[in-house]
Amino acid sequence: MDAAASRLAVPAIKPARDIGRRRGTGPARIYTKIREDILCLRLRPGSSLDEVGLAKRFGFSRSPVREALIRLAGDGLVDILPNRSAIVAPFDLESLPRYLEALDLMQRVTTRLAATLRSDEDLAKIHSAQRAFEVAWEQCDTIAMIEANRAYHLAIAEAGQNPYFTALYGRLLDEGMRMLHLHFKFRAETQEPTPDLLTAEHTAITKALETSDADLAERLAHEHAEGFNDRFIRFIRQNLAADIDLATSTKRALQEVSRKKRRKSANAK
Amino acid sequence: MDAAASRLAVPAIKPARDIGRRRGTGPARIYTKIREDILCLRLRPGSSLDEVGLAKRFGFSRSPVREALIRLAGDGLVDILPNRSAIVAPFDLESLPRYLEALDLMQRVTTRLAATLRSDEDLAKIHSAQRAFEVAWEQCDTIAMIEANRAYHLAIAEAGQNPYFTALYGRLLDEGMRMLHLHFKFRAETQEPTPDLLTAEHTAITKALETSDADLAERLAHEHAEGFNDRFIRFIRQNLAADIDLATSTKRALQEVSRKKRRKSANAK
DNA sequence: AGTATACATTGTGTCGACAATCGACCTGTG
DNA sequence: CACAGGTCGATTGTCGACACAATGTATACT
Repeated sequence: MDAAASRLAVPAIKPARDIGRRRGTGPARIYTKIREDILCLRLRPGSSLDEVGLAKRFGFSRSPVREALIRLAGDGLVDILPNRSAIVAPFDLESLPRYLEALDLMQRVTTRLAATLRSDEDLAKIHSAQRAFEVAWEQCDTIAMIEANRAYHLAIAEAGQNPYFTALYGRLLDEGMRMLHLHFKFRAETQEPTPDLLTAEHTAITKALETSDADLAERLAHEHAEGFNDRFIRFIRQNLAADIDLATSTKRALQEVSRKKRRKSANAK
Repeated sequence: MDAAASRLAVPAIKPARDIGRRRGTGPARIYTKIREDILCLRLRPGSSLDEVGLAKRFGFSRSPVREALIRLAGDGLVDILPNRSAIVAPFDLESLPRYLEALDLMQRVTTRLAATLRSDEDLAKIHSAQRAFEVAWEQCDTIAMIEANRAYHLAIAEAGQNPYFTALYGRLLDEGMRMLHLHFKFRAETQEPTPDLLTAEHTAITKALETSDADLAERLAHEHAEGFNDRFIRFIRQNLAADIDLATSTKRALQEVSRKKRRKSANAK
């Protein structure tokens, strides 16, 4: 069933085998495509990634597909089960608090660095990314919003100039894209309007970057992360009953979230 | 030669059918071995990693070797040049400040988390790792010291329970192992005694973890990182003129690859 | 009826071979 | 003598095929 669905989802792009394909581009294209499918939840967590099926679908042999899967496994987006099918990495709600913890810190540090190190060129990129987000928001195009959000924050991280932080932050943003897709999927069903809080927060962060106010930028980034945190936690709570898969390991995750909050506020004092 | 040796080394757990090599273990062993060689500088930064050569050396086909190389590239330890040899990732002195920045932050956060979350079991592991480091120091076994240092800090990070932080910190520690090997190689030549500062700092950190003093642990971790920072910067200063290879960037690495090739073909003739 | 064994199916792990590609070398020309 | 172009060799990128492991199924036995 999964295989059928994925085949339907992808409309058999190019039957062209002969020309137009340069030599090294196969694995990269396969990697990119599968990655997109995973991040947009077109490939659902836990679904199996059959090497021969993917090979047929992309018109390649198994070798390039295998390479792409190994790279995706390195990114944490795919779990390779020995002697069995690879699967899309499942959400682990147990580790959700750890995720939010990491996202918060990385967002703070990358934004802070960007505030002090950003060039005017960086600023231009950040601005255009922010505008793209606003356009997507006005058009209520949630998918574009999610991608624009990722691009916006990644542009900030790159302005921060630290490749180690940018790499981890990028991975976290990827993971966040999957969560947001999950989020908005349910939200679309309830016809709830999307709040414009995000746009306002983005504007504030951008302004702090413009004025090179590192402390302010970091604080805003922190609040932004906490906003994502709260929204997602509330979303999980609301859908606890609706989705059994989510409920299995959520209780403990929620407990730890609140425990962490207490710790934080204790530190603040 | 290597193949024969490995066959002899494996004491036939399953003498059932084939040689004592189980099915999925090839890439993992190759990956581990090459990784060790890179971290210990037995494979020098910039040196070329020939697939067929490695395949012969490990007694495998190119496929497992290729898989190992892709994984190593994902770890940032290998650069795969399209249509050309893969090379051991060169040191980029330009990004050294970024590295130290990242190491400092990750060391602080992992140690802080460990101070609050560590279990008694974690503490036992940390203790034994620290003892291993002290033994290595008493025996002046720098190689063991470097590995023990990595194990010690990684044990702390794992006690911190955040896999995202642990993953990045692990990568940074890997990179640090290469630097330390470089460091001690020169130090050994000058017969300089190794200071016992590191041992003292480790002791202090461990004590802070025992008493769950998060603030103290973080501060000590920060000072520890700064110590590494200062020592390495001083070392670089001293040896900037002595070793040109330190300045290698990818361009120079490529030159070295071709130089090696010439040597090879010369040897063949 | 329940359990254990044998079998078939599916998909991966590994291999050897072929072709494309890039750098190195050689040659001819200004 | 320097430089441009062509050729050669070496190494990777890709492929199809085969063997092995694991899962699911049918069958026989207690």
